[in-house]
Amino acid sequence: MPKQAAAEPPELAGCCSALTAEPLTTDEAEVLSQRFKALGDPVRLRLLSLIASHEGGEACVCELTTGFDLSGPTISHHLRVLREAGLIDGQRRGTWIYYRVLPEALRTLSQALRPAAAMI
Amino acid sequence: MPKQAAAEPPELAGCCSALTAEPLTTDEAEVLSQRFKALGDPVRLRLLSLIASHEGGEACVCELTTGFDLSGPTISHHLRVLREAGLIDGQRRGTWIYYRVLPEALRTLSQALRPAAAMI
DNA sequence: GCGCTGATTTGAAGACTGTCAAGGTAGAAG
DNA sequence: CTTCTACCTTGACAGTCTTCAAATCAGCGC
Repeated sequence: MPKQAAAEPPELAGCCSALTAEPLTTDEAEVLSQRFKALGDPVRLRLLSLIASHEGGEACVCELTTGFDLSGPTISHHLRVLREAGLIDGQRRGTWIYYRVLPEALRTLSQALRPAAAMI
Repeated sequence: MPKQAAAEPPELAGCCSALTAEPLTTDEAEVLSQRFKALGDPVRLRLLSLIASHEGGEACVCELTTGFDLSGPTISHHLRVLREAGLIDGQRRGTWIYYRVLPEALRTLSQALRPAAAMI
């Protein structure tokens, strides 16, 4: 795993309630918006999608850099943002570092956006 | 409805597939990331939550500005970002402007983040 | 018409973000 | 130990975003 000083995945505040059911608290909004912000870049979304849909649920960085017209450091930067948002996790195996998505985090976001039953 | 030049809600590219099932195309990532970026700010998330959870499914701007330590123009700016992302819609009734969420847009995002069945 | 209230637009300042080149680390192989 | 590959970090720059004050627009009532 990369060295990387701080960057614990943030707590899942109020994990299961929908955004649409009742107003978010300031703290909940802070945590959720940090994750949505991480998804708010097309490169990061594609990276996440590539990792999630890759065979075995994980992908090596070398498999991610191809397919982007971006430098290695830039891909590395985006992976770090996804990691610090608690959306993915990296593991070193030999020379390569493999990333996988943390499904629980995706589920939390998906749930938060689920429209309230009364609204449909 | 506010004047506002361009800003049609963007097309729902590939509306129902999950991010985790197969890699996003560049275009899909562009559309989705624009919406996630709009959610990537705690103020906007709270605004969306306030509107969605408000009685009747809609809220007047005057009801939104209270509860934030922000100027009117700033709230207006965030509402515009949400509107241009296709997440909310505004309607003028007399002196007041009422905003409501577009549930379809939320559903699209929620679906995109739904973890693949095989992953759980 | 004039003024008042609610909401947006404009313009500007400061903070933040995406990107790359250059340099640094970690493990494997000679 | 030296070198090579894979990946990360640092430093810097251009572009974008958040915020506010000031000005503007839209409707209502006098």
